[in-house]
Amino acid sequence: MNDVARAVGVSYQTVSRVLNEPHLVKESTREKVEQAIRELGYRPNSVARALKTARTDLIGVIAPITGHFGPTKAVCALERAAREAGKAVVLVQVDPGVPGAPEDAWERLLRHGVDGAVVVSPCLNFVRALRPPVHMMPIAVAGGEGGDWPAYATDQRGAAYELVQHLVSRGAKRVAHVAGPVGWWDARERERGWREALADAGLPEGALARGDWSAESGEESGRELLANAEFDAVFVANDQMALGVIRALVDGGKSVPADVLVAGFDDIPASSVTVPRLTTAGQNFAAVADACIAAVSATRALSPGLELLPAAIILRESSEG
Amino acid sequence: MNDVARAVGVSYQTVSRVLNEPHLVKESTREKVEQAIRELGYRPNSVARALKTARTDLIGVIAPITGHFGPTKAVCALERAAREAGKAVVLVQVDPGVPGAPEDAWERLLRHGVDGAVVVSPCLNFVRALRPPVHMMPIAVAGGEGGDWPAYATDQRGAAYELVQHLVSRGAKRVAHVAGPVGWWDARERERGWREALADAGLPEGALARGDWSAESGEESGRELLANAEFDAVFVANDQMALGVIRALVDGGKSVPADVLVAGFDDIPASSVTVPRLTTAGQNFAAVADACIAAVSATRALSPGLELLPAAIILRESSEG
DNA sequence: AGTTAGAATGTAAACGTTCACATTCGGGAT
DNA sequence: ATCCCGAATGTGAACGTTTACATTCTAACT
Repeated sequence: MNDVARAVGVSYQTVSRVLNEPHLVKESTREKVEQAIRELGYRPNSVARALKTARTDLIGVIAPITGHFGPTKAVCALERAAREAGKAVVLVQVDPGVPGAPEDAWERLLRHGVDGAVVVSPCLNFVRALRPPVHMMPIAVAGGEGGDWPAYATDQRGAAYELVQHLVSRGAKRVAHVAGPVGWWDARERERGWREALADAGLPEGALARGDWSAESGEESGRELLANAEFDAVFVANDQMALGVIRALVDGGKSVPADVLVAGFDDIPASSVTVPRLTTAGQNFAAVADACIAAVSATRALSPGLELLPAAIILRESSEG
Repeated sequence: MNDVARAVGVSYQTVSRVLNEPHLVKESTREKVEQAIRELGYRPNSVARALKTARTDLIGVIAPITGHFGPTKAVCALERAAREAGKAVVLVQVDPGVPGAPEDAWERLLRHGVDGAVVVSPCLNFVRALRPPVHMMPIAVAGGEGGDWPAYATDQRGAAYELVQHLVSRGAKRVAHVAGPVGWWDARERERGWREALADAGLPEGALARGDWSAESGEESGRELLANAEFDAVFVANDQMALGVIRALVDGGKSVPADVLVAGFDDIPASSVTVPRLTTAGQNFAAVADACIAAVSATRALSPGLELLPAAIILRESSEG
């Protein structure tokens, strides 16, 4: 910065002003300074700026290391939203199973001086486990309940409700469910939507199996249902498991959708071309991300509470019985 | 830091030493200082440290915003590798189609003072388009050719070769290919592997269709092949397109694998349960990420060149004709 | 006891900005 | 001509560390 100042013959402060408050500096001076900046290839050192202003324009993103569709998409969406807000994203993945890992994640973010953090929290107790140093920075939660912080998520219960309602409208009388693992917000909400839709439709409770989100666990759950239950439709908590269920049904001599209707959740890229094409729901990651970034960029802390954003229902062959 | 020093009755410098060169400070003093650090909840300010040392322990990751399986997995793997190396990752996604976006991405990373950068480069000219300020920091390339920088990638050509060889060993005489889009390194390598395997097996060139990695484009390509070519096997450049191809084949009255053998690439989570289960190859993202992080952490610049890491061949029903 | 090497600790300056305040410069009103 | 005000620019200090060097202490050697 001093080099630029010297080249033009002004003080370093004038250069600083050209960068931060251009309207305060005379036009002729400003142009000369800008010219010198270009010629000398000067780049403001944002580390030094951060030291003085205590703002880094960095936003921390803490995500579970699961590698599942939802969290991954959420991270990508958050990066885009942050970029559009002029911030950069520091990504820290956490294995919720490793003791101390959540604390370590916060530690890293705090040390790098992030201005705020977004927690991608598909696990129910993930936020709590993170035990963040209270109110040291603005925090928002994406895709789950937020405890003491503002949270934004897709209305998965509502989408599940609609999907089950759709299955029923296509003639299903006994709708089974393959749920996600206990302790996941997504799993619980989708399961609730299923229960509520059945109850509201005056249908009896359906059979329940539980997987771990993986395609293999879906296949396993499908076999389990076939062995133990009567059903003419299955609502599966995600697409990968849904494909596993379909596989089990086909192996069991059932045809989808002729004998059993199936609906999944997530709209993974493959689900539009599988045999059969999969009825599912797509989350609005972009809207969730925008809301989270806005929340952590806000000057004053936002009040806690969960705001739900609508999902997109996608009807395809697997439920067109 | 001063607070801690005052609490213990030493100078700030001693506190600094406890943190950076503990062996230089007497054990009794060190313990008292560490105690005070804990009690006061002191956290070293890495921004200030970065200002003085010109090292931020931040590594930039530039990835295309495509949302495809490969780049996404690569980013997750890079974060893990960086974390294990004591660094944090600043993620910047780039839309290669937007003019100026690559420059903007570099600009962001430079301003935040990252110590190095890894470019996830599945597009052939992505690295070149980035036009990085030459040698301003160590750079490595993940999943593609690196131009002037060290690059690490899965041996996709080799894996494709093996997959096609496998199809031939199962009796295929005419192996078609659905390739990825022009300009992608992955697409080119997989296509080359296919060509070379056919040539080495003494078989004629196969029919070629080209998709855009999406499942829908795979279905489209499958129909195209059915209409215009004779074949008894298809090697598809990724799993999503492979599922699309299978869909088209089934709709066209062909059975997989009875009439046509199919192999994909990527081992997406669903491919283990689809009907039929998909033969495919899995990339070694972890190894690529480790190599890249090691390269940008190295003190002296590594020589350019592409190092290939082996893929895992996964044989399943779709090729078991 | 005096000297000295080494260990342990302390002090001053610097990293590249921004903030708060001080100064200078023009020009219009008195 | 004098005064004063706003616009434009300059100066000093500070942000929280680390680096380089200076000092003090300890204990072992002559």
